Amino acid sequence: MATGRTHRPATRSRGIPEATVARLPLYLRALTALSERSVPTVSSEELAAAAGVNSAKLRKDFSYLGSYGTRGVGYDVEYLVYQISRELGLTQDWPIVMVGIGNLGAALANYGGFASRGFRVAALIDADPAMVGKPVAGMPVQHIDDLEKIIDENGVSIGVIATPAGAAQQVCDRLVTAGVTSILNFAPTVLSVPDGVDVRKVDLSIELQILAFHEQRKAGEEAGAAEAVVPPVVRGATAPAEGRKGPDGDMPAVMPA
Amino acid sequence: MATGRTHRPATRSRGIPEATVARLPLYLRALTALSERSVPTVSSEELAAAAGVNSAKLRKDFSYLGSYGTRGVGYDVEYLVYQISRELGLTQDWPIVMVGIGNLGAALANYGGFASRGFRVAALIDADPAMVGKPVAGMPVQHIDDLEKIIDENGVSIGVIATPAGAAQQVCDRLVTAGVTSILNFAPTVLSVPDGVDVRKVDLSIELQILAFHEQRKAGEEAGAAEAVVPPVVRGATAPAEGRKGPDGDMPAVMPA
DNA sequence: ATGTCTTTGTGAACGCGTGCACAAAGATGG
DNA sequence: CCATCTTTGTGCACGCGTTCACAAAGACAT
Repeated sequence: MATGRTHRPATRSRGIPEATVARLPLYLRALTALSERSVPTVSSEELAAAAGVNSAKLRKDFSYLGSYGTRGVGYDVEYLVYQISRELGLTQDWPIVMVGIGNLGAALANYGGFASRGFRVAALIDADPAMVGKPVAGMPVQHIDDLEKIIDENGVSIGVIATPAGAAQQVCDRLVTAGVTSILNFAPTVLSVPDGVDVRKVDLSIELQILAFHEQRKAGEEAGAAEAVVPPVVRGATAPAEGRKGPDGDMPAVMPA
Repeated sequence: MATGRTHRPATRSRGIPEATVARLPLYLRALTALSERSVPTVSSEELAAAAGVNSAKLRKDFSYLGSYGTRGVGYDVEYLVYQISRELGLTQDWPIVMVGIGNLGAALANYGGFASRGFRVAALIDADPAMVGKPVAGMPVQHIDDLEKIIDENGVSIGVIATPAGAAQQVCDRLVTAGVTSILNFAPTVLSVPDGVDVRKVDLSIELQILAFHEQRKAGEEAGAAEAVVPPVVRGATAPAEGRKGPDGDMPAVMPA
């Protein structure tokens, strides 16, 4: 998962577990594909396979929504698409603003993924005067000075931050003050927000680092606990006594830079 | 979190819980910032605040790595940076390939986030002949026909997929066959891979849908279980019998489009 | 040395999420 | 109408992750 939650910790939202909510979009995508192929019904087994999850988990997830589905038959595809869409709030459309139209922001704006289902880009916003007015994804970039007005006039409650890390918290504060209560953050920073505001983050480098960890582990166990791979730079400071009890071997007491 | 894991389920990797691994990059980032400000030591309380987590959790996370830290004082910033880097495998550098240099792929390639810490973009690859040879992020795009050769010659074990959904599984298969064992997937599809291959996914629209869910819930509870907010389209279809027991109200039986 | 004060490291309890396994429900055929 | 077969919905148990709360460890002053 390339995402991290920053949320009020234990709030089981109206009986639907957070883990289930996170999977609903997955089911919805699989169901939409089936719907386009005019498949009328689908079993939990088939749908689970398409969504890449366990069928028992899928059935339990659906049980939180209600008792849709017919024993001996399966689930009605169209009906389920609607139920999940409604549960996720996709039957209304959500105007969003995107702040920070650099490389990433522009790419996101051009990405069709939003508009398709329930989301509408109300405005693209940047702080650079040179960007203002330039069309991106068929829409002129607006200046951040107008942020509050734009949010207010369009009734925006969801904001996407794609600014550099340094500007993110400041932008976040302005969004929240202007009334935004959900934020998707692409900047590599921890945002702090008041209670009642949801933040989800997408962090490329974190994802890669997690992969690197597993990659290293795979390489390591295949080669036994091989020789010392990296003691390049020497550490001048006080040797950290002897008390270290790191799990693997013992620490090299050095920093590679 | 804008990420979802697709992983062998219960493999506690060498004693370090998966949840902890996912937080290490966060700690590392906070520590690096402290290091740049030449802060020598930091307490679990301070660091936890900077990383946006609970201090007890942070201490427990670090306890899996070993007993770094001095009671009454805190943690040595430089030392901890090194230990975490080593644990994550960032003391070596990882060549990666990125497949699919469209809007998103190009933006990712330009994003400095990789190179900075342990990752090196070995090649940008696309299937479109018109793209081949064009420089993106100071590097010529190569054709996908050379995928296997590139992976082999550079010893690549991590791949990033930024292709359209339709091409993703196919690209994934080729990557895996060529020897890649970790994949970061930006395409909105579920990838299936053999055991031993790690996949992490970053999915924009899923993140937005999760936000929409919470947004809807907030709006709903603030207005009591108010009047029907959105019955714009009329549903003509067959009322689905009576047996439905959805939690809220009762089902509308149809899809708004 | 001894005492005080700070902060770590962790035992223990709790809650959430997952998966098994099965009873109940309904379809289908005779 | 009954038997059989399929598939849902869920009770239950288990394991992971989080959090509390505190003892132990060390720094620091006297």
